[in-house]
Amino acid sequence: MGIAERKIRQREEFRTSILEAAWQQVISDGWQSLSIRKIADAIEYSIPVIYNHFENKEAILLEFTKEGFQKLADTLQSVKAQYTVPSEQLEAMAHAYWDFAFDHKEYYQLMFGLGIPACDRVNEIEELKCATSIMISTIKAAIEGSSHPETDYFLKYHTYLSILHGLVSIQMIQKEGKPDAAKKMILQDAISGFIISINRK
Amino acid sequence: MGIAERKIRQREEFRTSILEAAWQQVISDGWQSLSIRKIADAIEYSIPVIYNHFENKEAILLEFTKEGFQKLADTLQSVKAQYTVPSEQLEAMAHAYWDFAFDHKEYYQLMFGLGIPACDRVNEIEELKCATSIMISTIKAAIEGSSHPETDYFLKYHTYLSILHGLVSIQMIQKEGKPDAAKKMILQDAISGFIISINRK
DNA sequence: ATACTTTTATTAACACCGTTAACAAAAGTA
DNA sequence: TACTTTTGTTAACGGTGTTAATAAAAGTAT
Repeated sequence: MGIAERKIRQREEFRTSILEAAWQQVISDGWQSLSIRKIADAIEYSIPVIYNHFENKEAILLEFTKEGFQKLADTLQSVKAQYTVPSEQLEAMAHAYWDFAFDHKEYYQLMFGLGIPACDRVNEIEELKCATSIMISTIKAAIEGSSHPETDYFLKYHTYLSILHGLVSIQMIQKEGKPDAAKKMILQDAISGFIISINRK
Repeated sequence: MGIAERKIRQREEFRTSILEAAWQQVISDGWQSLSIRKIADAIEYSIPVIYNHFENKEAILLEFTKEGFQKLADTLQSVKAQYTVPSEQLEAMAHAYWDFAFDHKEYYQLMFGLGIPACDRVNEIEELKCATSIMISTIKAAIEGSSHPETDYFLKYHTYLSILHGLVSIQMIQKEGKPDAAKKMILQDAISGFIISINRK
């Protein structure tokens, strides 16, 4: 009897219809405004049915997070396959990573826990400029004292800040509390490379 | 008459008592669970009084964000002052940045919009390992083909990913939509530096 | 076809949340 | 003392995630 199979199939269809409605929501209004109630409304069912398919709201978001990592992995894999020299692969993968992040912004934000509502106006914060100027002035000085004083200091500032922020936030996502001293070697490695890239081109 | 002065002073005290109660909340349960109602409960006043001092909840969080950037700026400034050579300053500031982030995790998360509740279990995601292994294998290959095959590939992987994530998330915080081609030069710069650091030590 | 069981869906509620209008009380001013 | 302004409260609106109790539908056995 195909009843059991049909039931499983229908369950699966229902599940994906929930995810589709949810994703529609995420795309149009961002993951912040995703709500179980709106999903229920979109699929024209009552609220509790959603809990027959997902333990809670977090489980739905987690589903997209997984999807995101899978998509990223696929992208990286296919880009990598187009080159043979490892350093070329790394470069191409870096660009692919960048493109993925901005072409699938919603995925990326979910994957890396980005985007507190309160902080979308971070650019307007005066205190930010204060911290920025300290870093920029130092980098400027470093460049002027190097063998390539024509280097774009603003570019180097962004690189510097990005390395720092990347190191910190990746570490913060992965671990609770302050990471051990060994982890700080990553910082040392990245910063050394950065400083070398300024001093000798 | 000192009445006006006292009123201003009392207003200011009230304001800081709100912020203190809020911060207590943030420290003990994270900024996600900060609520106007709990603040009101903590200061033993009714809910609407808070709106006499802050436009909304976001304004309270923004206050801490500003505080965070100010603290970071102060830290960087004082660390910078301890050195004279720019490259040494940059290195010391990098370590200070790292320490600040983990010593004031709540501030840092607010400042850079980190921490979606759904994504604290990102490590358990199987799909993540898939993407990870692709990057690691490439870096491994690059290292093996370099003049320093003994280099720690795991360290280099973290550096690689951190640079990428840092670039992306900083860019995402600052701008809407996909950044222009000029911004991608930052990526090119950082990745070139990274690859050079692998090829010749 | 009827009686029973299991699955599925619904209603209604609980306990929260941010925000605000209407109103009462206190404080300051004339 | 009478009036005005400031300050605080109650109660509500509309929203959230989640769940217990219950009704309806679907499948299974006799």
